[in-house]
Amino acid sequence: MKTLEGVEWAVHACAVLAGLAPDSSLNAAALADFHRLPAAYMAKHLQALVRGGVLTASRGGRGGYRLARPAAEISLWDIQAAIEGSGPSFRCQEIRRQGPCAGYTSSRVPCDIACAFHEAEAAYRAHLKAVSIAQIAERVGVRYGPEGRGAFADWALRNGGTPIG
Amino acid sequence: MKTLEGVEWAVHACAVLAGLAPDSSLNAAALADFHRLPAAYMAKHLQALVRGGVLTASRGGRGGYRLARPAAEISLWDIQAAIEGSGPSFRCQEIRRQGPCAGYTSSRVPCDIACAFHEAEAAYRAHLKAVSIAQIAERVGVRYGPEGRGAFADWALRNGGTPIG
DNA sequence: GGTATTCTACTCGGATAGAAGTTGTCCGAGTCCCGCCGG
DNA sequence: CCGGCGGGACTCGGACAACTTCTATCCGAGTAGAATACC
Repeated sequence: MKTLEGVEWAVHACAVLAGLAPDSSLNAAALADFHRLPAAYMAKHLQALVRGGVLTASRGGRGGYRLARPAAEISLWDIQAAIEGSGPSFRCQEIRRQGPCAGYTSSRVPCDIACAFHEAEAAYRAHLKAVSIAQIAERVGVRYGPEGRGAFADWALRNGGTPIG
Repeated sequence: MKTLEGVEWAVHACAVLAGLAPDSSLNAAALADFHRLPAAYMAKHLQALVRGGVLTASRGGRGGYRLARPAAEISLWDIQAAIEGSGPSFRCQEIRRQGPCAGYTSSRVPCDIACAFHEAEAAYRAHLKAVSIAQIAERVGVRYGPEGRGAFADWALRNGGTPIG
């Protein structure tokens, strides 16, 4: 039960992309450099986001990544699911069907323990689905303040992206 | 974001112990055999439960494990925390404080992304805390039916435990 | 017969290998842009 | 002057190691209980 470090990187990267104009894009090297992260590994996570339908990639000169949908329609769960997979965290091994009482457990009725954990996971996912990357980008931008926002805009322009506002 | 397999084993073991009288105990070998699990590895998880305050162990002849508290006061979260640790799943690396906009992020204000994930985790924990091992044992016992419950009682007696009822 | 003692068998506990997954890195496949050439 | 073409540089994409963590196992430390010897 440990959230992969790559999820954090991916959310930060998406938050940066949410601060750019819809037709603007940034490459993996720029997204990694913004937080001083290893470019090659960041690229790996960005590929996973493309596979998960969160980002779209364009190759060639002045290519890069951009959000596949409006930032308001991308939730934190979408990002985590793209990196870690959307399957359940608790995978029932059905060990109840082994041992002296195995014959008395109906295979049609789901395991009570697995059900309890799956409900808890559903609550977890519901919370993440309620938070969009647009909200995150908004809050981070507010925290930056006017000067920080200007610095972000400068950096984006230097790296081929067109910031919003 | 993957729940360790040991958590499932530990919950099943606690459910078995919840079906025994308060002054009764079972050793690691018996608890492992009930679900046909490797005894040595099951013992390791039981030790973790002792360290987490969920079980108490007694050594020597006719020793074994028993619940440290009434089953109604032991939640699924207590068990998971004993096995996987009670720390947060999402560990913020504070990468926001690196890069060109690092100076504009106040170190006193917590990271918005980490906050969102921590809230989701709190919802997850809340659901697990609401389910006690007594409820789980009750449901499993109901699923067994009268005959299965009798088989369980026989098995427990053969292994030195005194079943409830 | 009662009691202290020793002995044995049984239990947990931590230290020790093996496997899996995550983290980190590299080079090749594909694409767009710019300059060049010809009409 | 305009359109087609080729070269080059840049980008993503998947294949390849190193490390941490989980899974699995073993043997030693410690204890309760029974059998025994003694009073």
